[in-house]
Amino acid sequence: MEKNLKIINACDTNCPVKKSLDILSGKWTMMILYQINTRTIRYGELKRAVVGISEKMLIQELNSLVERKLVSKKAYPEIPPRVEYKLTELGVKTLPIIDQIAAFGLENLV
Amino acid sequence: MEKNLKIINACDTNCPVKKSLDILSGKWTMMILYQINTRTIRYGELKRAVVGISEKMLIQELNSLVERKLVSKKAYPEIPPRVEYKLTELGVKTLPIIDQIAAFGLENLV
DNA sequence: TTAGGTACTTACTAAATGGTTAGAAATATT
DNA sequence: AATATTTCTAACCATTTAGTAAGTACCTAA
Repeated sequence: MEKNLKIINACDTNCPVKKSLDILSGKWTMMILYQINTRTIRYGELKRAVVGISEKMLIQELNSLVERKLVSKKAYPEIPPRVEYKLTELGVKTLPIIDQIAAFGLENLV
Repeated sequence: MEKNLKIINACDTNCPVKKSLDILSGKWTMMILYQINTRTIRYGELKRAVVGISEKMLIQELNSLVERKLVSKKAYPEIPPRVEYKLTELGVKTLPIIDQIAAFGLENLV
């Protein structure tokens, strides 16, 4: 028995919680995933749904989410422009997390 | 039908996701909850378990978690000091969230 | 010709967060 | 007498993140 066997699941670089948070942290990230959810949604709708977010932050988050493969983006070559976002297969897998977070808020935070 | 009936669960101040994140966001918060989990743990153990955290951040987070009623603290009047932390009833209710986050990391992030 | 709609971009500023270092307190051990 | 132990505090600085405000592009309708 080594003395450090006590720490079985220490949070180092391999910690699954840390890895998930690398992707999911950020003031707006989970709220955006929550709003996209199972639907296809346009940029403007999302902007109205995520009350208080600035255009800069919304675009920045969306680009980042697309880069991280949680969200996919489809732009139609129209004027005025039309861009649709939806969750990827990987993004859909975050929904159980979001559901738990929403449930916790509903049940415990007034 | 009003035109804004479309936005049924908009993320404004009453959004349960937003409310939960107010409490749970922060670089170290969920990792600390993950490490405390169902056990009673001393400050020093926690420091070793959450690899990379500074003493300042750990104490700051713990104080904040105690204030938010997610963690309870018991200090023994001994020298050298001994302080134990564990999750409150409310804190335990965050574990399903943490479990989902850990599962997501394990299954999807290398 | 002017205004409106949609999806962005850019430059700048402000605020929140995190890190480093040093130290304090009280006792036991060397 | 000096050192170690354990938990925690304070001052200061650096970095990261978020917010503000303005502008761009292109076409349509008034």
